[in-house]
Amino acid sequence: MQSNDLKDAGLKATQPRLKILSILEQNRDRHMSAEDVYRALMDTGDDLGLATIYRVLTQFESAGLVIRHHFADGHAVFELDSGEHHDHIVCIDCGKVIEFVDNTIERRQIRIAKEHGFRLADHSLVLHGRCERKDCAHRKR
Amino acid sequence: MQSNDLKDAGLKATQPRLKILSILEQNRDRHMSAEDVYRALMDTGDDLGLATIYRVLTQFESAGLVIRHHFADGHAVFELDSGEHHDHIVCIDCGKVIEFVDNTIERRQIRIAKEHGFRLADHSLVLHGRCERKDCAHRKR
DNA sequence: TGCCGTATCGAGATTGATTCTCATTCCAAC
DNA sequence: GTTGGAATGAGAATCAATCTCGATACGGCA
Repeated sequence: MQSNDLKDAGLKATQPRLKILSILEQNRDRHMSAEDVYRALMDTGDDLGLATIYRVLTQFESAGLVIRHHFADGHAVFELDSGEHHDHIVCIDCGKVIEFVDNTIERRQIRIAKEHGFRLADHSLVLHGRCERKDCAHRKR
Repeated sequence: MQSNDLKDAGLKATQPRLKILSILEQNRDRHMSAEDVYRALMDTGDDLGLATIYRVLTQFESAGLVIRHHFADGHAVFELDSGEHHDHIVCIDCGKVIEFVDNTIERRQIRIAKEHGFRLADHSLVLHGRCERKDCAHRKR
């Protein structure tokens, strides 16, 4: 019962919030924009207001349930927070997302920041490429 | 004479374009939004339309003169393209930007992409932290 | 189980960044 | 200098995201 996830986060377990959470869980292998969530809900016949999607996603972010990213096009996308830091590989054709952690890279980042006199607060590393799906891997453009 | 930079890029050497280019050259140590460029030009008494700034920056991007980034807040900022790939450290307080290249990280990225079946097309790595300036390094929030 | 106060929702207005439109102006080749 | 096509500027339009506010649903309590 995921309503407990919401209560633990200090949020009432309302229908809209449960539905949005459910959509995010069904799409763990990609990151969704507010619009994406909106359309996914339309498709299942759940007619939430777009304002609610934005509001709820922001609440989820504050509550630590989801993480907000800004990938290359500058628009916000969201993913459920697994609790562990990770970086991303995103397929530029199909949008598939893979998460990874590389300790060598993590260590180098801290070191590089220090060498330049910075105290590291956060970082974002996104690799863009084409995944092995036939439609993506063989595409020209 | 920088007007040759423009001609080489296939763009007419007009006053607005020369002025925008000049502002970018005077601010190589930071990345500027269209608004930033607009205000910088106001300050020097050059009154260009905001639409022109946006249009010209996009042209510069297509011509390979500048690179467009979307840092954490999702808004576009621009930097002159030095021709060499590099990653960034950005001060979250003062906005100062430092560029760096780390071959260890570069190699790991290629390898990680391959391990996951991706053909790497591009990547972006941004470290966020506080620089050594007194105002930044000692700030609480 | 039914009621109440408050948190939440939804629709539409609003904002802020960016892009588009189109009449006017500028550039560069003749 | 003239001229045609490219570039500019002002304001309208668009798009993502946020805000407002009256209507509604949640959950503690009788």
